[in-house]
Amino acid sequence: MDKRFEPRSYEAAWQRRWTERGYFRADPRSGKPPFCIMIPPPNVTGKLHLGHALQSTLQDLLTRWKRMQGYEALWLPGTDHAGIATQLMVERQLASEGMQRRCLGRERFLERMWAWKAQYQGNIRRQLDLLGASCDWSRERFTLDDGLSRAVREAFVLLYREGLITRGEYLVNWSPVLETAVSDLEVESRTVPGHLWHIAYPVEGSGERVVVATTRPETMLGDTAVAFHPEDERYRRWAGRHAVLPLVGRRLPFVADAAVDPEFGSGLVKVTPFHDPFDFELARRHGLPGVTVIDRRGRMTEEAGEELAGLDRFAARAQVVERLREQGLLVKVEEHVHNVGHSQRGGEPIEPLVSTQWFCDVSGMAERALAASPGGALRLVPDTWDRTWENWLETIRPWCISRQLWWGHQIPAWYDEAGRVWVAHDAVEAAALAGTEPERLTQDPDVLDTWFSSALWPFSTLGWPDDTEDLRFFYPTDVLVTAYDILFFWVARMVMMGLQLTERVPFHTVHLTGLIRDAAGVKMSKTKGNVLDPEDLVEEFGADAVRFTLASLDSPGRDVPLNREQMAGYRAFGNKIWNATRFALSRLEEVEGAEVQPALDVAGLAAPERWILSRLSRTAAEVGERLAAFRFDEACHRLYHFFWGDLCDWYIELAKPALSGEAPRPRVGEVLLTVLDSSFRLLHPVMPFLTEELWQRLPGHERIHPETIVLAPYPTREAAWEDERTEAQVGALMQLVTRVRALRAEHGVAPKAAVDVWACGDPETDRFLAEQLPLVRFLCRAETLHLAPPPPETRQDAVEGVALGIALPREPAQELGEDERRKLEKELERLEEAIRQTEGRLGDDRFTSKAPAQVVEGNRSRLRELEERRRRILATMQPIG
RNA sequence: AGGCCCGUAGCUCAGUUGGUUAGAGCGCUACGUUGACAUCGUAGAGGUCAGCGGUUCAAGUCCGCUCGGGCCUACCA
Repeated sequence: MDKRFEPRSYEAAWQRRWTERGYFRADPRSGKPPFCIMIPPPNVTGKLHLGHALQSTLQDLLTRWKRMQGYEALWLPGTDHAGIATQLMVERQLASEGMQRRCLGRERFLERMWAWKAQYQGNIRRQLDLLGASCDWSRERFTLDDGLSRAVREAFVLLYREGLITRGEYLVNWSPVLETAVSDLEVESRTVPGHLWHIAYPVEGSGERVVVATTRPETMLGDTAVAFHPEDERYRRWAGRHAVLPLVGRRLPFVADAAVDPEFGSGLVKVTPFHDPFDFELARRHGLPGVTVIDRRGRMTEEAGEELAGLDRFAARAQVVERLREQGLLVKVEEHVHNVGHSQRGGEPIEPLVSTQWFCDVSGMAERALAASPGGALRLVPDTWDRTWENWLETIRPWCISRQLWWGHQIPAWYDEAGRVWVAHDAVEAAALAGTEPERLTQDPDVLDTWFSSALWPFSTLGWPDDTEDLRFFYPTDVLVTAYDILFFWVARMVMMGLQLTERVPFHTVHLTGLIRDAAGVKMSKTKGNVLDPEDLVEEFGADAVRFTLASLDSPGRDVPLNREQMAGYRAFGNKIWNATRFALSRLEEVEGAEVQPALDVAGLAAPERWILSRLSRTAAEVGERLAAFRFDEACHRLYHFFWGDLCDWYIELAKPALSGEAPRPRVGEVLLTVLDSSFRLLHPVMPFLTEELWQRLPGHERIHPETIVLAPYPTREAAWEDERTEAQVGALMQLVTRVRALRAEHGVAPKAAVDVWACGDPETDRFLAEQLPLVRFLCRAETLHLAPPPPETRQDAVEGVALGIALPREPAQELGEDERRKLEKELERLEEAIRQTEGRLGDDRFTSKAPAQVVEGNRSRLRELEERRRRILATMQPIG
C-alpha cells in the first residue's frame, strides 16, 4: 500500500468502474422499495458552482445511503435549457462576431443555440462524475428534449382548457434590455437615491393649480387623471373638475381613491395607468384609459410628443424637468430614496409596460399547496421556512408565463387568419379545432418561462403524461435538495403543478441548503461572476474532502462560508483514514485468518475490543439518526470523531501492545478489521472514493458484499455490542491516562522519560486497572505502575475517583519550580471557586428538593472529585511537609 | 411596512426537549519523528455566550425589550 495518500490516484478509476458495472442504474422491477431524488437541473451550458457541489453532495449522500439501506435508489440527472441565461450567452457570442439574433432569424439562431448546447452538453456530467455523483445517466433528461417538450405542451393545454391559463393585456414587468416580459419573481427591488419632483398642474377653468409629486416626471406625458384620498379636505372640492396636463394639454379628471396616501407628497397622485402598477390598478377601478409613452426598448413613443419621441426615458426625464422649470411649473425638487425594480438577471431597471401576455392563474393551486404544507404531505427542512412559504402562497398573484425569447418551449397556441387563438398539442390539432388547414395558422412566437418546464420536472422526467413504469414506481419522489433562493421560483411551482397535474405532492421533503459564500461573505452566483470552481478544489483536495467539507458545513438555516483551511483539514482526515488502514493491514498481514466478520460475538473479548465495538454501535445509531433528520453536518462530525478520536487516538493505541505480541488479546485483528469495515461503510455516502479504495483491501470484505461497498449494507446499531459498563471503565482509563500525561507536561517531564506512576481508586476500578496494567503503562509511558496510594513525594492529582501520583525521574529535585508552583496555585484557586459553588448549590434545599435526583447526585460526586483533587494538589505543594 | 434569520474562542461555526466544568475545525503556545500518519502526536492558552430585564432550584438554551448585522416579501406616487 502506497505510503502517500493521493486521492487522484484512484478517484476517477472508481467512478468509471462503478458506472460501467451499472451500480447506479435503477430498476423499477427489483422488488426493493423506491427512493428517488430529482436533481435540480443545472443550466446545460453552465459550469457547476459550489452551490451545485453542495447540493449534489447531499443528494448523492442521501442516494448512496438509501441504496446501501436496500432501496432501489434513483438519482435522476438532467439539465435545464435556462431560457434567458443561455440565450444571452449565445447572443453575446453573436455580438462578438458583429451579429444580432434578429438579423440571423429565428431558425438559424436556434441552430446556433443547439450547437452551443451540444458543445457544452457533457460539462455537467463530467463535473458530477468528478464529485462521485451516483446518478443514473441512462435516465438523463433535458428540459427541451422531446419527452419533456411534450409534457410541457400537455400541461399547457390542460391548464388552458381548465381556464387556468389565459391570454390578456396587462401591465407587466418589462426588461427593455432583454425586450421581454419577466415574472414578478424575476424583479428585485433595489433601494436607490432619486428625486421627488413636485409639479404644478393647472386646474381647468379656475386659475388655480394643484401640485403633484412624482419620482418619474417623464411618465406624466401618459397621465390620464389626478387622484386624491376621498377624505382629503384639501382636494375634495375638485371632484368632478379637471386638471390640465402641462406640456401636453390633456384634460385629467380628478378622481377620489382610498388607496391614495394623503400624507405622501402633496397628497395628490398623477395617474399614469400604463407605466405604473399602482396607477394601473387605480385606473381600472375608475375606468380610466391609459397612454403608452414608453416603448419596449425604453424609448419615448410618438404619443410622448414629437420632440421626445425616440429619446431614452432617462434622457426624456431631464428634458421634461427642464421644460417644466422653464414654464414655472416645477415647484420643488426633493432628494428621495425609493425602491426601483431591477432585472434579477441583468440588473437593468425594469419598466412597467402594458403588453399582451399569457398568464397562469395559480391561486387554486396555491391553496392546495398550502393545504399540503406544512405538517401535511410536505415538509420543509429546516422548518423555519414554513412561515415564509405560507405567506408567499397566500399572497400569490397570476404568473406571467410568456417570454419574448426564442430559446425555450414555443407556446402551443396558433392564430387563424381572423386572429382567433387555438391552443392545442400541435398545429394539426389546432387546425382541426379552427376548422382550417395547419398552413393557414400561425404559432404564437413567444416561449414559456423556463420555470414552467422546471415546474413539471419531478414527473415529466419519469415519462408523464404517459403512465410509465418509472412514473408508477418512483413518483412521487422522496426528497428535493436545493438552495432556499429558488424556493418560490421552483419548489413552490413544482408543488403547485404536481398537485394540479398529478394530484400528488411531488416529494415529501424539501431540504433547503444555504448559499455558498465566498471569502468576503458575498454569495456566489453566475451573474456576479465570483464563482469558485469546484473542479479546482477537487484537484487540490480530492472529491472526498470537498464532499466532506460541504456536507459538514450544511447547518440548518445558515449560509455556507467556504473555508479552504477546513477543506485542507478534511483532506488530512482522508490521510488519517489512509494511514490507519495502512497500519492495520501491515500489522495484520502476519496474523493468520484475521478477516472482516459479518457478525461478531463479543463474548470472550477483552475490554478494549468490547469498548470500540460499543462505540461503533452507538456511532452507527447516531449517524443513522442524524442522516434521517437531514443533519448531515452532525452525521459528519460524529463520523469524524469516531474515526479520529475513538478509533485512531484510542483504540489503535490500545491495540498496539496486543498486535505487537507484547500483551496478546483474543481476536484483536478480527475486531480491528470489522471496525474498519463498518467505519468505511458508514463513511461511504460522504466519502465514496476513499472508502471503496480501502474497503477493497480489507481481508474478508467479500463476505460483506462480493463486489463493492456501493451495494454493501449500511451499518446499523448492534445492540449486543453496546456495553455501558465497559464504556465507563475504559472511559475512566482514558481520563486517567490523559491526566497522567497532563501531570507529566505540567511538571516538565520529557515525553520519552519513563516515570513511576501510582493510581488508587475504589476496589472495582483498581481491579479493572490491574487487568489493564500493560495498557495503562504503555499509554502513560510508565516505568512501573503501582496500584497503591501515591506517596508524599510524588506529584499528585485525582480523576474519576482515582488518586494519582507520578515520581519525577530527576533526583533529588523534589522542590517545586516557580512555574510549577504558579500553575498549581492557579489550579487550586479554580478548584476552590468550583467547590464553593457546588457546596452552595448542595446547601440550598430549594435545589436539593426540586432538582432531579440525578442532577443532585451529579453535584455530590463532582464535589467529592473536586475535594479529592484539592487534597492531592495540596499534598503536591507540600511534599515533605 | 410586514415576515424570517443571525450575534458563542483570534477566524468559521456546532450546541437536541433548560441540568454538573459551553464544544469542534483552523489558527496560536510548549514539547515531541518510540515504525500508521509532521496531511502527525501530547499538553496548553484563549469565551462576562451582543446588552438589559423577567420566568426557574437551575438560562447560551424559554419570554420581553434594546443595540448591531443579514435576508425575503410589499403597488406609496
